[in-house]
Amino acid sequence: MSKEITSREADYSQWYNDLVLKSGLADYTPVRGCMVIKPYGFALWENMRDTLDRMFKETGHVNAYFPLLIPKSFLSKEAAHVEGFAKECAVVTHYRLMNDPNGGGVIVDPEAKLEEELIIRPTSETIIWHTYKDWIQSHRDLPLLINQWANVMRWEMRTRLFLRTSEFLWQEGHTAHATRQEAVEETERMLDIYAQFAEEFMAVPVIRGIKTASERFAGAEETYCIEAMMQDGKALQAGTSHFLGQNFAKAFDVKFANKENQMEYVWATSWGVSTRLVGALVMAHSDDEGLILPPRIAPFQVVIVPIYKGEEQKKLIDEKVNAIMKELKSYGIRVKYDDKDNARPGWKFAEYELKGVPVRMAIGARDLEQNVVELARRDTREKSTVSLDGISDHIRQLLEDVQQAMFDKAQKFRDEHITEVNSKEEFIRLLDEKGGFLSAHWDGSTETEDAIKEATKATIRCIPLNNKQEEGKCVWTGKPSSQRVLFARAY
RNA sequence: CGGGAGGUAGUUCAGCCCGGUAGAAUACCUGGUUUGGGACCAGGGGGUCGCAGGUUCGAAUCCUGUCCUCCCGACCA
Repeated sequence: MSKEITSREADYSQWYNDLVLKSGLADYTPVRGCMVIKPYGFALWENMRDTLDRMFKETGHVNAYFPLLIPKSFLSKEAAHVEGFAKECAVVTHYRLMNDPNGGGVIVDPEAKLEEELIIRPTSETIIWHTYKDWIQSHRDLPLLINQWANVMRWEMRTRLFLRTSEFLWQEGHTAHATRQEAVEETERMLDIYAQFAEEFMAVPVIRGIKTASERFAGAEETYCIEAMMQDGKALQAGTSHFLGQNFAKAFDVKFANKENQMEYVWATSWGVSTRLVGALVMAHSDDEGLILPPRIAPFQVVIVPIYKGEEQKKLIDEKVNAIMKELKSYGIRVKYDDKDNARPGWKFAEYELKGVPVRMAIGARDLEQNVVELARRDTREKSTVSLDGISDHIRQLLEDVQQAMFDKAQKFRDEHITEVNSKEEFIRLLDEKGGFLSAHWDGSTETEDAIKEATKATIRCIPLNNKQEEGKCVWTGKPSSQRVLFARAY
């Protein structure tokens, strides 16, 4: 069949590409690094987006929208920020096309050159802080808790569907606070929300931590992150939350009058997750048969496949299925009845396994006689025959079991792939043999971090929050260290 | 952005070396038989061979350029 998927063992990268393309999540386009997110992939993203959006609103945030295009001059206002993004910005230089006088289609009209070039946003700190200057005068205007759902563009050299695309969808929260402490609290609060979302909805366990200076967001004082572990033992940053200090307030001159009527610069945070989460989800759970989606964000939680001979049987099954569907929907369960006649049951089974639907229900004439259905769960591929009495409660419980089992399995894998190492030799050996996170002492210097990266391609993923303090010696240089940090090769 | 590989029907691919009427499987359409793990029979439609130049009487095939994809590297979240 054309829907063969490369096995993980044969070629992990190709397995991932096959999965994304053949399960209908996304497709390539004529533009390098840009993808079409297909309806099934978008439905998945919508469920993630809607859940996060609700969590943001529950914590007092509101949505707004800032423009796609940013005046070039804005980018140069915060030194570290420019440095971080300058190399990957797309620039708008003209505003008009014209017919080529020499024939051959349209060309850029040389007369239509912009006086000030515009940047397609790689992130929106600059345009937002420019705007905040006008919105903030007094401590009474704070905190300002705004989020936006948007697309951004970063001119990536090497792209991969969902994991690293030039254009991607994300949310970026940008908040302003009266005190350092409040801003730090906000940064940590949003990191917790990301972690909670990843674990409770995506069933992906994550480690909360702080980035080292070299991995920090350009313009941040501190970058917090959640790090996840993929099935090939590579780490993936799933979300970041930045404490921006007063860097942007100073760059864009955003001050407020405090209660003593003294002018102070405001304190800032920004935080984001992107469509990269879809890639994380795929790589964390799926198998060689296809996607495995966690029930809480799967576009369909249950698919029902009828098995019948002749119209009479079909009619009886339809009646029963309609009653089941009505009840399932009243429980808030997303259910699809696939009764199209151009594919046989076996084909449908394979198709919905490829698409990762958590629970499949097969129902035939034989089942009707016995008042049962066959349920198959995608994560373990176990089948069971279940009475139709109380079927909705049974399915509701099954979906919760699947959600929990997926998390437990991923967590077990992750925990088994955190290894304490104490010597350079062990570090190098385990990185190749086992992969995963290596928990090792580090002397705290960027030079050592760079040297390790140069030699092994592993980077410091994070310094875990609430990290145990213990005396030790740097795994690379032998210099004194007060705590272990997590190293890994990463996406 | 450097090195390598690839792009031919919706999809997977053959044809290219050695230029001469564009093929297979599968998918799709019609009709029929089927339906508990990717059904079968009969008939049918579908491709400016990624794009642009060049060589030639003639280019999917040879040459040049360019775009997209994959792998490796550099860069990057």
